Amino acid sequence: MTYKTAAKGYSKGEKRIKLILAAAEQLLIDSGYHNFSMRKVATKAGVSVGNLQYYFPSKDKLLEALLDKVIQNYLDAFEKFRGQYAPKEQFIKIIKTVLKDIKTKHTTVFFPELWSMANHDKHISKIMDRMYGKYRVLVADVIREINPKLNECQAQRLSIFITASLEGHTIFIGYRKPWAKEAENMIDISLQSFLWLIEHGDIPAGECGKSPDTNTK
Amino acid sequence: MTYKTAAKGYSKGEKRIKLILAAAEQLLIDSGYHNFSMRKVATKAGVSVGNLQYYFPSKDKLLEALLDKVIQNYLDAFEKFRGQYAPKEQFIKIIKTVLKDIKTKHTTVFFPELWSMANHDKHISKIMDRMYGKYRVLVADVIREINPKLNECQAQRLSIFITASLEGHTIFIGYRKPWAKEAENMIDISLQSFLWLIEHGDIPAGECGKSPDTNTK
Amino acid sequence: MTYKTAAKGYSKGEKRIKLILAAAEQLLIDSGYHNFSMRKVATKAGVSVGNLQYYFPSKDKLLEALLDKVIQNYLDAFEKFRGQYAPKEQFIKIIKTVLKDIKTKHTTVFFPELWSMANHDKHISKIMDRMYGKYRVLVADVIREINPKLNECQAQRLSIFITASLEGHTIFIGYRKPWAKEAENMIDISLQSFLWLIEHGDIPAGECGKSPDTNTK
Amino acid sequence: MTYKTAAKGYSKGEKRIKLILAAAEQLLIDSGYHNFSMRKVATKAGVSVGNLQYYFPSKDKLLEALLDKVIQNYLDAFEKFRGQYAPKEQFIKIIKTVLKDIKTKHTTVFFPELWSMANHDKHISKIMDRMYGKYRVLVADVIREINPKLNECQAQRLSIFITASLEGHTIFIGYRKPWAKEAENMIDISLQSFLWLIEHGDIPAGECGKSPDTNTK
DNA sequence: AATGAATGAGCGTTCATTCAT
DNA sequence: TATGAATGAACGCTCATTCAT
Repeated sequence: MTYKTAAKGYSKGEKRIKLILAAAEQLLIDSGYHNFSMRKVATKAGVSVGNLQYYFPSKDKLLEALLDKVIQNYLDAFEKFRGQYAPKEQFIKIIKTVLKDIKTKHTTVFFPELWSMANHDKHISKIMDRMYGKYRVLVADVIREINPKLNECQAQRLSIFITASLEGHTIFIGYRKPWAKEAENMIDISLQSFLWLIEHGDIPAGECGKSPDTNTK
Repeated sequence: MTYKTAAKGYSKGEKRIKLILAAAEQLLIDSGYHNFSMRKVATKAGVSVGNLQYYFPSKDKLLEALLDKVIQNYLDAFEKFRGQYAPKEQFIKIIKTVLKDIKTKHTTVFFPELWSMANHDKHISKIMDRMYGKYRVLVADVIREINPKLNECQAQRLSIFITASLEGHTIFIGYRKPWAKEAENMIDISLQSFLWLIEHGDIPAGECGKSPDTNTK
Repeated sequence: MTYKTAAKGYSKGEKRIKLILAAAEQLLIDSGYHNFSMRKVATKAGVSVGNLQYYFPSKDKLLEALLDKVIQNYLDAFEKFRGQYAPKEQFIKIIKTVLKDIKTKHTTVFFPELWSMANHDKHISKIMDRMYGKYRVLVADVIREINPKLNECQAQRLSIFITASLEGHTIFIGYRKPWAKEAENMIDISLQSFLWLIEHGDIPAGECGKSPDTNTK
Repeated sequence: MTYKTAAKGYSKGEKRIKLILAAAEQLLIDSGYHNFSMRKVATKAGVSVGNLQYYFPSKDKLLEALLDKVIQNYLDAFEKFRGQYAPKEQFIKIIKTVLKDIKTKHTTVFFPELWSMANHDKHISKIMDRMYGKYRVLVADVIREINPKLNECQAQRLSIFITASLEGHTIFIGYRKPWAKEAENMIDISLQSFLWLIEHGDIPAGECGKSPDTNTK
């Protein structure tokens, strides 16, 4: 636990924490990390700076809690896909959901902030990678269900390619991005591409393994 | 020209401009826009703050000049691909080059900064879109040379998908990213995917057109 | 209330506000608005710049609070003249008091600062005009008591002439001004002039009305 | 000679000096001394800062030259009144001219700047007093021509009162001031007041003499 | 648990001035 | 003469953080 938590039940403290995190999230999305300050969060939350710092003793701690919360939301969304439908339908549903989510202001703005912060902060880099790890495993699982001939490493490689491709669309078809109108067509093309790869692609099968952690703060 | 240029006979000024831009670039890459300040640029360049502001009268102007310069380098690199080889080979060369470039520290860090800044600054958004526009047209041209049956809109759609997919890899196989070792495999998978789409994909053919400019500062 | 006020139970804050305003007033009188800076006020008050800006979040707000305070002092002084003596004696007392006040360093320096600031700042212009308005009405009231045959507009006109004449002496008989020694004689001449005008002058009687507000920032 | 002068005839240098002084005057009137900077003068004059500083090596020198020039214009205007008409008409003409001049933007703004600067700068105080000295002597001369029974000191005292009264009107009936519409009535009242004082006033006749110079920088 | 108060550092920017060319 | 180049100080302001209450 890296930041203050209140006793169980919806105590006053927990409400404040939620209030603060909501304000912080709004500010981050609206103005970017570059304009993210304790004062602005406090003002937006209608709380004094002193009180904000009682719950989140430093800016880093607040940011960390915020990212944890936001990322957890995405992870929860991933979980909902598990085992609901036939593998192929499930896969299609994931792709469609992700590409549609990308179009929301929240996602369009949040992820580039996350990516840039991760490049300069080891801790953020770690929680980001953890999130993408779970996401990737989910996709890899579905892939192997669609085509059980693929070994684990092949599925993982496909999963990396697929998730990377999807993330990349953020900057082209996201909220107020120049090709936002092409989102449906991108779903179409993506699905063709990904399903063909899964079913007929010649995926490298050699051993796989994550790189050692080499990031520095 | 949006920033001071040296008068002729005063080559000292031109040198300083280069010196400053190099320091600024270094700082942006090393520390992110969040830590990008006039003072730090001046210190890194070994120049007084006053002198820095003599050449770049505002932080915005400096940033603009820096992005112009960096982006121009990428545009110049794109140009070198034009018409050098047979279409398919050219395409392969582009994909390989881009995915290898992504692995450099410079590219891995610069683009996420650009993406996040573009979400909060209309002007940056514009120069970014202009850059990607030229990139996309280049790729679309090669695509139509590979498969002349595709109409302009189909080529454009494929180009959007391909460039988006490539950009997305930045955060997974880039410099010190967890899957950096998988870069070669991603080249392999990407090429299979993209070439199959170009040659056998069922690409939506309806009319296309860029979204109106809806970004706000 | 345009600037921070101390919450109850925190009288420390009120003391600081007074301390700061006193330092600010001193600085304005000693050095002029031209040399009036937040840093200098903070230093003079023995307070950190950050703390000064905690109470007065901008230079404008500080200046406004300062002018409000100083002007209020003059307004309070005006009020003390009301109805204390017979009209003519009251008038004589006002003229004498004003012309003597003009000789203090504070008044000699403050008003020219105010006049010049008012020419470049609409807000200052407004609070200055409001002050002179009350002053003028006070004088006009006494004038009509001395000579009830004068209508309201005639009294107002006399009041404008008289108050203007008095203010003008600031630059000639004020603190360290070349004719400071002539102050008593100026009181003598002023009284003769003003009383003759009130009692025997042929004052234009046509309708009167303040000009519309045409000042611009 | 306190600032660079060029060889006689309208050499390039003299033109530049005039150009610079005109720009400086405009800036002072439009923005006040508070916003008066070498850079802004240079920009307004279309001249480099370096060149501006060649002609006026410091801000003080420029300001001094500017005040000298502007004040000289007023002195020249005073001279034109001398001996043109019968004494009383001459006096009336002076009052009318001064009160009308007060209504121009230039005069309304310039003099309060001058008064406030004079309070903080001994040198400015001196040149201002010199100007008012000549003005006062002119008025005193006319007064004695109207009523030769007055001795020199009485005329001087009247002159102080009259000139002070006129100057005071700047802040009430000047350019964009609230009582600008009452200017004609103020001329009427002033003339009655002043002429009655000259012809029938009981003016203190004791010895007179300017105060010693006590101003400090 | 919550706020007011206070600090000190850093920010982008403007400026008067100096100097080489 | 005239400009470009460069400095260092000061400006108003925002900020993360600390502390007393």
